[in-house]
Amino acid sequence: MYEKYVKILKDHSLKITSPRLEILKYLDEHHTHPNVEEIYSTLKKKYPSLSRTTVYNSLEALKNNKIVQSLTISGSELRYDINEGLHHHFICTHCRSIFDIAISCPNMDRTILGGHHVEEVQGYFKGICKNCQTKQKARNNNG
Amino acid sequence: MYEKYVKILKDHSLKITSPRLEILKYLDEHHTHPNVEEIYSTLKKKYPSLSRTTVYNSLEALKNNKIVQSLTISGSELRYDINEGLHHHFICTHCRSIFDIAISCPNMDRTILGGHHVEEVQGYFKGICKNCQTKQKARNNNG
DNA sequence: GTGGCTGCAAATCATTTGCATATAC
DNA sequence: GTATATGCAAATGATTTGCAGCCAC
Repeated sequence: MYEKYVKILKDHSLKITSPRLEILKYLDEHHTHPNVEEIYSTLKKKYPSLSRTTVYNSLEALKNNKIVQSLTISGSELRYDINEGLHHHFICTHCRSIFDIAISCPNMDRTILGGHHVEEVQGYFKGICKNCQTKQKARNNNG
Repeated sequence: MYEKYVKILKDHSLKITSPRLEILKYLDEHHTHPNVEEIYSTLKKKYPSLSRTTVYNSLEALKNNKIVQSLTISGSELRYDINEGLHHHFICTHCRSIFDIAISCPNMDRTILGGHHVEEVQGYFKGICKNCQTKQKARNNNG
């Protein structure tokens, strides 16, 4: 059950600890771009001794090893995502949900831009998501 | 001297106040993507009664009117930029400077992506800037 | 056995809120 | 005159820090 996550940690020479396994599993199973609070409060139920500090520390270690990435798209807090190939993100300014955006942009893939050496790229899109648009239309039709 | 900024505020039906004029002028004259603290501490010298809250409030008003945009690229705090045509941003993970990136990406200009309605796009690039690379090389040659 | 990790409490930093006063229109 | 903006102090929220004890290797 945890072999997959043990392997990922081993491959990066990270020590195998329960918090790291649980957090990695959580991010692998929930592609909802959770923040620290969501990860912490969910895992705390299964694993009552878990501390918020450890969630921060573990995410930091995973991030330094490029296993996860952090997103600043929400503005107020960091959100986390398993690092599975380059994709961009859309945030709904109404419901705050974050969606993966699978478009590519050749101009953005360059490793040199204006003389600067690029190591990471993040495309952030903001607007109203599909779901909220549908709800809005339904409300308008009923009102 | 301030006519330009008075006009911008008037055009958006915003009240003409000293903090707003000063902040707008500052952002227009300093394309350094400053954070609230930089704007506040600089303007406080000329204008000692200025409060941090007013800087926050004024930036919020300017942002709601699309006169400025806020960037989350630095992670820990918001940075501000006069809204002059779509461009992207590069942050140096070494010196934390932010640079404008003038590339365009046709795929990113769509107003509909995955069914979502896009109102704003921001491309963030991270890496080592030109200046820091030069310094690094100089250090290596001397060491 | 030991260095790194965990978990607690306290500290810090950016931002927001409540409210009284001041000012643009 | 009135609605809105300013500015202060206190509150909040996310994250970081210091440190003691624990555990993976």
